[in-house]
Amino acid sequence: MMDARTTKPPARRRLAGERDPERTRAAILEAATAEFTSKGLNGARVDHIARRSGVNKRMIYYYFGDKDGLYLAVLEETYSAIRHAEIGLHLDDRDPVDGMRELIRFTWNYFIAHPEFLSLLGTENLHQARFLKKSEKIRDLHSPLVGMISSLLARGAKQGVFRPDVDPVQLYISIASLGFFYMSNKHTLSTIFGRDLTAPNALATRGDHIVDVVLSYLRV
Amino acid sequence: MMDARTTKPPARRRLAGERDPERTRAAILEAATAEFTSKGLNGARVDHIARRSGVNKRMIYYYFGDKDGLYLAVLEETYSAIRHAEIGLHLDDRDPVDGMRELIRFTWNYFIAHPEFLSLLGTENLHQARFLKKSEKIRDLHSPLVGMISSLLARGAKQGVFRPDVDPVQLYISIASLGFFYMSNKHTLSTIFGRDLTAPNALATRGDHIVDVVLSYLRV
Amino acid sequence: MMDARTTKPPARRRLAGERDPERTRAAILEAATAEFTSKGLNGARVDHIARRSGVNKRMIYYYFGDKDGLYLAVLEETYSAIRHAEIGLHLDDRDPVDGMRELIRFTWNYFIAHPEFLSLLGTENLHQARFLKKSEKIRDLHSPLVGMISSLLARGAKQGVFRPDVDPVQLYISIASLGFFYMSNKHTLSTIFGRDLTAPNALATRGDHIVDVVLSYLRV
Amino acid sequence: MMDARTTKPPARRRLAGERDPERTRAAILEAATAEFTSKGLNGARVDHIARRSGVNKRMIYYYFGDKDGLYLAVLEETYSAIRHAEIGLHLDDRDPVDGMRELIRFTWNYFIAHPEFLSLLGTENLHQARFLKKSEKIRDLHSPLVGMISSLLARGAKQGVFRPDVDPVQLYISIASLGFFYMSNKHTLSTIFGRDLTAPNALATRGDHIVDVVLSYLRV
DNA sequence: CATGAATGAGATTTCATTCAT
DNA sequence: TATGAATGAAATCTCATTCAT
Repeated sequence: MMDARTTKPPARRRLAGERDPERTRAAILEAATAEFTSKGLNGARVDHIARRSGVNKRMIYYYFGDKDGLYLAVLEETYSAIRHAEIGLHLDDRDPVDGMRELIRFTWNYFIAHPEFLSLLGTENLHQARFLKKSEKIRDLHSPLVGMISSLLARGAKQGVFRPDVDPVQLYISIASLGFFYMSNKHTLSTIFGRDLTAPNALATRGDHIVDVVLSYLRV
Repeated sequence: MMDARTTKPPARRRLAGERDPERTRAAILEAATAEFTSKGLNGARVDHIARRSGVNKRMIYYYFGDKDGLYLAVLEETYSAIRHAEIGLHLDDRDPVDGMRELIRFTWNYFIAHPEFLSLLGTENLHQARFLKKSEKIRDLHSPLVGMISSLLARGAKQGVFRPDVDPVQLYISIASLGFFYMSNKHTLSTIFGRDLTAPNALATRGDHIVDVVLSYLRV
Repeated sequence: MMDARTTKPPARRRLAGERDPERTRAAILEAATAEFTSKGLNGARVDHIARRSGVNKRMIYYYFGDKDGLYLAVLEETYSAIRHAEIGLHLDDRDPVDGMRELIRFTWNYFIAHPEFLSLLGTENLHQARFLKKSEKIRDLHSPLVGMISSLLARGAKQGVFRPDVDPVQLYISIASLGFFYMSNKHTLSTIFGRDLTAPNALATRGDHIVDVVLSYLRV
Repeated sequence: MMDARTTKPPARRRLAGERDPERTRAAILEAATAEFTSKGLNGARVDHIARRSGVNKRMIYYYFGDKDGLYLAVLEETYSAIRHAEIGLHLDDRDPVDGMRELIRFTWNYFIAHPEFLSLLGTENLHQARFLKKSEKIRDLHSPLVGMISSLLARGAKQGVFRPDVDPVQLYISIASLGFFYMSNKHTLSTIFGRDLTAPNALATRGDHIVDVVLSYLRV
């Protein structure tokens, strides 16, 4: 006779506090990501994170040591997420121009969908990349985009559609720049220009513009 | 009868604490700018600012009301400074391409020379432009660059050297983007790429690249 | 039929966690003794003791009730150990002077070999002997040294080698004092005198001195 | 005309909180000495110290940095006090035996009157003299007693009343030992011997005994 | 205007102990 | 017996702000 206890229950939903360490850890991390994103490192409150995650505050220290440790874990997870998403891009068999367009759009869309990445990057730079430097985990996560860009540039140059001698790192930075600044500074820019830069069609327009700028630069 | 107090003494150097209101105020603002730049709003310490400025802490409250008031004053002064610098640019009688090049280089050089502007912009966006929105003073300070860009674009289009139908706001944002992201994220970028992006020739290379990107986009 | 469980397996080495109550208890006590010795009652951490002993924290509560109960057990074991060692001394048929010398050296050597006893004594006095007073077990463990001293004093006085009318309790306290203070305060004394008082020959010199002081006092 | 405000008011009693920094500092130090004496470093509570001293808790951090800093200040003051008391002893023109008796009684009486010194010494040794080693102030405060003992020993030896070749440091330690152990361990000793060792005549008896032991050792 | 001590609210962190399995 | 996650109370420390002079 089958006993229900012998097989693991199929992903039953549990509440935090119900002795599911993975879930507890994940709940903390999720709440912490939101808190650090919206308040920065110094503005974030451990108490808020505990409340938001529905977890006993003590658990934060149990799993992450201290506030800095929690911030580092958030940073690592956030970096890890973008790196994994980047790895999903396969541009090897694409036409260089199409591939580059795809890469630019991917970056832009990622920034739109992941404000936490932008905010944490800002926070990290305010702190002079103190945590990034400390994290072996992140330093090992090199972005594959630079390699993809190099490859596209080489193929495009060979086909005569891209100018030769483009520095892939400069280009990578420029592609990121054009989206980052817009999204990261959306509040000040929207205020100063008196219009909502995050309206759907404003985002679409900006995306087209970025592609246009980058491809104009690359084209021979 | 002449009273010594009625005429201002001729620029004698005074120490803080010597009852020179203007000097005290300026000392506070200078120290506060440095503190908010390096620590953000939440990380900044009123005590540090007092110590750094050599001024009694109470004076900060006397002159600026509270910490937020001080931050707002710093923000206003910083915005005011860049707007004044921008006004110094005279491109009306310049060749459109040269004028554009000048404008791009001005922006890039300003970012290099004024990290406090970049940092405060980041801080302000973290706080959803709360202070910027509150400040009539800043909202009145529209950047003249958008107007200059419009004018250059119009003249360039007329001369057939620039493509028509370029949105000056998009372009303004892009010009700023390409410098802002690089300087603002110099710590994380330098860490990840394993090289010092702020070395003099790295900065020069980046400046050339930015000019190249923008002018490539504009050229017909 | 023989059941494996009825006879104890012949001293096979087990790991903690393998359901050997005696071993678990002993491991906890050993780790706790080290912890209380080096940190005192308030400085000791239940978590450290669990980790040091390789035993689950819950077991500490299972076996000893609470932290205080564990401390009491450590205190009792430590007192028990010195009492048992003292009982091993047989001075009845010794020449009084030799016997006294033996007793003094025994005490001194015990203090050298058992810093946990000295430290716990200090801790216990900081707490006004609260635990000692609570422990019937310890109060029943009278030191046999006082009796031995009495006997030696009586025989020595009779033989005319010791002064009469020496209070054995005062003498016992003095013998302990001369060693206790030196070993117990070795860190401050070594620091202040700028030399290592626990070097082997320093210890030997101190031992000779203590014997000399006590016997000088006793001799007629 | 004399204005009352021009002359400093003659030592009017003020309550803590009345803006008398010296008094505030002293009140904290006094309460902290009592707290650390009765509870040790780890058992002491900053909150208790604040309450006992009638001072806002924040002031403790204002004046002493942190709990460790406060403990260090207490330790320094306590050491400073005994050193100053020792300096008050003038034995140069005394008969060696009388001088030695005086020195022994001084030490004994100091220990009776200053339980805080004994307790802090115990606490400090539990912490391996960590704070003592850190304090330049204390390390510079060498006890003058060793010098006084040397001098008395030399004169006594010359006069033929003391044995020659006595190590003044060993003797100093022994004099301290005989009183320290008794007072420091009064709770355990009283419990074990079932009598109050701190009754006035018990103290007097112990004092006589200590003098007897030390002088017996010294006499030729 | 200027000073430095004082304050209270709240932040992070610690710790003995208990719970669910 | 044994485990490791969870808890709540309380500890240390921080910080913007105000008070008395």
